[in-house]
Amino acid sequence: MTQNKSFCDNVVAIVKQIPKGRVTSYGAIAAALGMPRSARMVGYILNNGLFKGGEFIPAHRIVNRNGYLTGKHAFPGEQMMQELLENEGVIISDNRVVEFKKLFWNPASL
DNA sequence: ATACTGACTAGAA
DNA sequence: CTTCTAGCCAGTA
Repeated sequence: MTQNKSFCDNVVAIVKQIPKGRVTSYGAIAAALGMPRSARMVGYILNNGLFKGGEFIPAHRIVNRNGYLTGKHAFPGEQMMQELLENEGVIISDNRVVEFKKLFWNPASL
């Protein structure tokens, strides 16, 4: 019971390991957990666990497969996600991560 | 208990 | 090239 027993905790654990200035996709995290088909759960559960555990999760580093900030609405301000990414050196253009393929971080690369 | 929703992805037309 | 459909699993009503 003291360990992770929910998919949520697993997702949070991976997200918290994302290096600064990097981004990843939902499917990549899901695949790292052994569920390459549950990409939807990653985003949905992150929204639910953004502040879960009393800690903030850098969910702004997670974007969809196209590099678009689909999850910006989960933040206090929809503009906040973009500012957070730009604050880490990630350039955003039209709600999309510039050079997303170059900044992509593979969670399974650990 | 079932039904519906959702920060997605990949494949098909 | 664009657009749509189906699959996926957990959480909430």
